[in-house]
Amino acid sequence: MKSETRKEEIIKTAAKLFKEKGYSAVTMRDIATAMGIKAASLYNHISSKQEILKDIIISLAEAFTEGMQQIKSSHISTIQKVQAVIKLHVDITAKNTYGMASLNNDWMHLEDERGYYLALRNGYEADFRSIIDEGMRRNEICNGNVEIIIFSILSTLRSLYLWIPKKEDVSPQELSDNLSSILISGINK
Amino acid sequence: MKSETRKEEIIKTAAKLFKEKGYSAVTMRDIATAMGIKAASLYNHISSKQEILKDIIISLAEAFTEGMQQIKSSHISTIQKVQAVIKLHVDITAKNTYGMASLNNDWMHLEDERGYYLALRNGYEADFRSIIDEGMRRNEICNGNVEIIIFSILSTLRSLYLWIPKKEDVSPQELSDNLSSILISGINK
DNA sequence: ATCCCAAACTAACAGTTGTTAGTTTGTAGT
DNA sequence: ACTACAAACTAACAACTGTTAGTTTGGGAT
Repeated sequence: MKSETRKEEIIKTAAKLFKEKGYSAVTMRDIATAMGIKAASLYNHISSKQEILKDIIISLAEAFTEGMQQIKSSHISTIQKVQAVIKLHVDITAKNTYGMASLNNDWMHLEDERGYYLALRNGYEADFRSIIDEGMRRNEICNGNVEIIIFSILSTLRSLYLWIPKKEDVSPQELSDNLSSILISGINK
Repeated sequence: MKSETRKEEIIKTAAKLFKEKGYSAVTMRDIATAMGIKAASLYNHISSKQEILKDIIISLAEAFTEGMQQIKSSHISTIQKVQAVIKLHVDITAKNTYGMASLNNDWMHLEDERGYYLALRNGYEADFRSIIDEGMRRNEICNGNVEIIIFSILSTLRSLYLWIPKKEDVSPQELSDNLSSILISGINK
């Protein structure tokens, strides 16, 4: 294959801008200027603005789905599975905080792949739910409102892309451990 | 005063569209069409697209700031203060899920008032932090990582605008109680 | 030296954007 | 019947949008 480097640079630059202003507010001229070239030159490497968004979002969504499959099929306790999900989010997000902004905020601007993205997302949430469900059945975790538990944990994990860049001194491992502690045990004495 | 009704209708309609696609992707023609009129007619009631965004965001940000002042000055335990903050978010969000989307996702598109918004937001976060700090000093809550605790709770509360519309059968009181339980005690057995 | 080709460029397009100016409409109060 | 006015309209604008076509550039392999 040829050098994909330039295309990856464009996607990386675009992701950075998408995080700051959102997909719709970023123009091809914005992306080009940030790279020190003209907008038309971008089309030597990518086919459309839409393709940039697709590349950012779908690769991340698939990474989450793969990670979840791994966790689902492993024979560990519910608490350990929840910890693994937390670590999955921390690790993926730490590697690509810019892209995670698009995944969270710009997926609705996907054209051809919106359905595919939503299928991945729904599958992921269903898998996470079945982990929590099973934990309650086996009496491994408290018997609270499943929907609210899932919402609470996933909300925190989905916001990591905003928090991690502000605290670069915290290692992923340390962050995962701290998060697990708070999400699992709360802030009670 | 004259009938502000029409202006409020525009803002409400706009907020709904802003939630679906974001401020930048919504055009004045989109808003007008949703109201069954032409784009130019909107300007009989509002002065600019920017003013719509400002009206949505600033009123909400000020409501949060006022609520926090109330909580700060009340003489209750740390746990009760955290519960009050949770209730504040649930109540404001339940009344205006559309506007909360703009508050969370479109504040960076504020022009003149971005600084004012950020000041309100930073003040709010500082106040919440001082509640948690004091709770730890007084040994009312666990001695974990303050930053991560704040991040975790606020992430969940800021995502409420996505969750509440999907579960309209849950009353604000019930939601507040359930959330308090999970955020304070975790999911442990 | 010549060729090749990735990667930049200029120029232009058709459509969309927020917004303004000026005009018409319908209704409520006199 | 007349007036006043809120609130809609049509028409147009200048700027900006994503994208295409065709051209130039400069360095590596032959």
